[in-house]
This record gives sequence, structure tokens and C-alpha cells, in this order.
Amino acid sequence: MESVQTIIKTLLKNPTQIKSKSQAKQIHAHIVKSFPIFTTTLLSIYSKLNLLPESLLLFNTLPSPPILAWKSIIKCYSSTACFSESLNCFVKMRALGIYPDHNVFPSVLKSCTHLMYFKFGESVHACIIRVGLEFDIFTGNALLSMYSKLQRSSALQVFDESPERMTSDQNESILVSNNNNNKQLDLQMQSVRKVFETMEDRDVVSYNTLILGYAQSNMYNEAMLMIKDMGNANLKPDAFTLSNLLPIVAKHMDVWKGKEIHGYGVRHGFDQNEFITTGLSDMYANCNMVQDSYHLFSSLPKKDIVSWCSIISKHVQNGLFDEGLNLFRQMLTSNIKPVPISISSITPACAHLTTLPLGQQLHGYIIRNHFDKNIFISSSLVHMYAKCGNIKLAKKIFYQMNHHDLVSWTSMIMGCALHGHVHDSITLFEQMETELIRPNSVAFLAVLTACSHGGMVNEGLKFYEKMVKDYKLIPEFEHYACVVDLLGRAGELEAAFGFIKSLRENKRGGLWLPLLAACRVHKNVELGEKIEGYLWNFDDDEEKGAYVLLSNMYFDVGRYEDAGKVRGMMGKKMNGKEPGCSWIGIGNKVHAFISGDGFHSDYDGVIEALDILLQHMEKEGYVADKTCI
DNA sequence: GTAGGGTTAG
Repeated sequence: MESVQTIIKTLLKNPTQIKSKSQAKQIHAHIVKSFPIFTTTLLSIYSKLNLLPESLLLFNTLPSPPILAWKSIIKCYSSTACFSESLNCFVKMRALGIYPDHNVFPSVLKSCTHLMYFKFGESVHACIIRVGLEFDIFTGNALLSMYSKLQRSSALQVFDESPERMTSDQNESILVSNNNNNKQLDLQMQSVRKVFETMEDRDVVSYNTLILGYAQSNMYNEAMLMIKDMGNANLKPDAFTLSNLLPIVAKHMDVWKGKEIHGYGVRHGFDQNEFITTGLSDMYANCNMVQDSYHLFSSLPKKDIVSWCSIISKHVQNGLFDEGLNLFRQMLTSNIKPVPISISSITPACAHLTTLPLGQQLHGYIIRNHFDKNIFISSSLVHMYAKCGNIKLAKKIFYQMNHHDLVSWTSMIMGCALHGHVHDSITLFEQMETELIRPNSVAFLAVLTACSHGGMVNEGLKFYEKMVKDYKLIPEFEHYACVVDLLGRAGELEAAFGFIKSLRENKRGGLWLPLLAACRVHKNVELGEKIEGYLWNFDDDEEKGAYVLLSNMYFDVGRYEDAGKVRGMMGKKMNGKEPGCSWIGIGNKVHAFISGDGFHSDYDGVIEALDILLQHMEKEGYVADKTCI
């Protein structure tokens, strides 16, 4: 058996040789007993292995810890996510007059970053300059990472400040638009770039950190240009570079660049790297290539919770709800324990499928596994119940939440809009504003939908104006369509026409369609014909819809010849409109009906039931509108 | 001693 002395000699020569917990513990027992002086060395080993309790046990036996002990405990705290404790130790160490060295600052800066302590981080930077370590590459990289993350979050979170802390400047910035947010990010990244430029020495990590900053600030071109700069500096992209780039490539749906990265990854042996594989899988799914995405996922030898969450959410986001649910079941049978993120990825599938029993089953699972306090999950449940028809339960879940964010407010506002609870939608929107949650374009869409469904023209127009003028948000097609619908339903057809004409030509596209529908309802053929002149810039689906509307409108007013002409044009131009489909869930089965198919197993029974219903309706005075038959 | 993957509302 080796003597204790031999073990310690080896240990002193090369402490990094010890790589397992049991090895370290064995040596611990020997040394603490016989050689208390080696406590610090052992502490550094525990710290490297991220064994916090063991490190603390040793640290607390030291009456006046030397610098190595401080360094070890600060590092161990920061790498086990105990960031406040890590900074507390740093402060204590400084108070004792111990000078930090180059090993200390990366951990301290990492803690500042995670705690979002910008001011403290700046004072640490000052300290780094005072002790002359600003050109240490590890410290420099950590500084770069800190400024990149904290400055970006300060650029994005101006609006989350509490009112009493808000200066008049920040109040002004409540009115700053999304676009200005981008400009802010641009400016912040310029200052991060300056930190990068002033570094004396740069390595792959420095480049990767800056690339990540650009990618997360949505600065696509800058991120890509960095790859060239890397090459000029004789540095090769590594696995981090690729996985930092993939999310922004995915966002920009640049599948060619994505494939280039994929090829580079394969050539350089990164195809087993789970970060890259998940990134690639995400990228393909974002580019509507779910098959390729699934293929990559399948190729992973070991699928962890993140890769499962990713593949499930991507199927759901691509409208493959059943497939998403199946993958979720597969994950459960593979003995992967779901985390909150996996639940919030799958709940929207139940919402879209509008199958309440499935949603309820999932809700039961959520309660049993104590996931019901998570804001993402609660928001998706609010949405699911509203979509599946149970607005009462949606409201109950919403009001039981501890705190509401933009998404949970929007889910509730939209839920009320769908159920015709228009006044609730408006009140909720105003409450959200008084709680200083800044509405975005989705929230405005929700409240505009409510106004349009409820025929509240003036309120709707006020919200639209508020969105554009006060919040400086750029309206999207859906917002325009809502305004047209709002005016159209209320019979203000000329106003709706004027509204569309006031927009730039390339924005008008599909907006004629809701107006045409309104013209039909209000039997305004004259305006309908005027709109016909604009049909040339419609896409195929819009054109089909428009022709159906036009011909029905002619029928309504008895102009059968014109209606026939339009029908004739339709026949020539297209293979017919896609038939309507409706479905109903009974028990665990979904029964689907496609217009005119007669395929349902109990078709005769359904028709019989419809006849009975019709008889009842006619008894109560219903007369069918047969004008367009 | 520094850097990387998954979630909710349209």
C-alpha cells in the first residue's frame, strides 16, 4: 500500500490528477488527520470538482484563510450557482486587505452577471484596473461577457423598472418603440465591441462571447462578419462558435447558412455535440423542415431533457400537435422526468386541438407534480381552457396566479375576446397598463379583436391610435385587418375603404378581403365592385376567397348574371376552393366533417338529427337564407 | 479562472 507521504507528494506535484469524488475524499481523510497544513490544497481540489459542502467544511476550519483558500471558495460558490455567497466572500476577502489575483476575477464577474449587478460589476472592473489585471485574457473575457449580458438586459428591461425607481427619462422611454429597442441594443453592442477592441490579447472565447452578444441582440450581419475576423486572427470556429450562431440563423430562417454550419460541424467532428445537434435541429424546424429536425434528434445517442423539450416544442410550433403529444408520451416512457419547460411546450398542443379532456388530463398531471405555480404553465393553461371553451376555469386560473406578466395578461384578454366578454378584455388591458406592463403588438391585437367582435368601433380605434402614437408600435397585417373588420362590421364601409387606401400599397394586400366580406353583409355592391379592381395583387388563397364573396354578393342582390360570370372566372382560375371542415370531440374521439363528404360512420344518423333540429328551428320562426343557393 | 442548447399569448 502506498504511504500517505507518497500520496501527498504526488498530490503536490499534480493536484489535477484527482478527478473523482471518492479519490478526493480518501485523500481528505488521510491528510486532515495527519497534515492539517494541506487543507488548502485539498480545498482547491474540492473546489475544482465543484464539491461545495466539502469545500466549505475545509474552508471553515481555517482561522485565517490564505489567498488560495479564498479563491477556491469564491470559485466553488460561483460554479454551483451560489452567486451572492461568492460575492460576499469576495467582499470579505477585500475587507481583510487580501489582494485578489487573476484567478479570482472571472468567478466574481460571473456572479455579478448572473445576479445582474451592473454597478457592482463596474466597481469590480475598477478594482481589476487598480491591481493591473485588465489585460489578463480570462479576466478580459469575463468582463466582455458581463458587459454583453448586463448591457443588453438593461437595454431591454427599461420598462420593467418599478414606478418609484423610475426617473423622468425612463418614463419617457416607456414610449420608445420596438425599433428603438433594436437601436438601443445596437448601441450597447457598440460599447461591448469597444471592450473587445481594447483587449490586448483575444482568443476563441473572446470571439465566441462577442458573437453570442451579436446573436442575442439580433445583429445577424455583425455576428457573421465575426467569423471572417476570426479567420483573419488565425482562429478557427469551435463547437461554441457554431452553437452560438445557430439560434440567430434559425431566427432568420437562413437554411443555406444553417447547412453550411452543419457541414462545417460534420467535417470538424462536432456532429456528436449535443449543443450543436439541438441547435441544428431547432434551425431546421424553424425553417419548416421538421423531418430533418427529427432526423437529427433521432441521431442523438443520448437524449437529455433539453433535446426532448426542443423537439416537442418544434413539432407543436409547426402545427404538428398529435406528433408533439406522441413525442411527449415517448419522453415519459423513456424515463425522462418532465421539467416545467416540457409542460409549457406541450400545453399549446391541447389548446390548438381543442380537446378539453386531454387538456384536463394534462392539468391533473401539472397539479400532481406541483408545476402549477410556474408562470409559463399557468399562462398556457389560461389559453388552453379559453380555447377549449371553459372561460370560467381560464379566469379562475388567471386570478389564482401570484403575478402576471405580459403573456399571461394577453392570454386572458384574448380568451375573453374569443368568448365575447368584451368589457372584461378592455378592463384587463387597462389594468395591465396601470400595473406598468408595457403592451406589445400581440396584446394590442387581443384588445382590438375584442373591440371588433363586440362592435365597439370608437374604443377599437382609440386602442389602435394608442398603439401607434403612444407606444410607437408598428402595426402588422393582423392589426390592420382588425381595424378593417371593426369598421366593416359596424357598416362604416367608406371609412374602412379610406383606411386601407391610407396605407402603403404593399401593405394593403389581403385587407380587401375582410372589407369585401363586410360589403356583402351590408349589401354595398358598388364598393364591392370598386374593390374588385384591386384583386390583381391577391395571392391564390385570397383570390379564391374574394371570388366566392363577390359571387355571393351578386346573388344576394339578385344580379345572377354577374354572379355567374364570377363563378365562371373562378372555375378557370382555380381548382376550386378548399372545402370547409369542422369537428367535435366526444369522449376520447374526434369526429370530423368535411363539407359535402358524407364519410362519417353514422352519416345517416347525423342527417336525421339535423332534420329534427331544423324542424324545431322552423317551429320557432327560423327562415333559411337561400339567396346565394 | 471565461463562452453554448429547450418554454407561455397572435
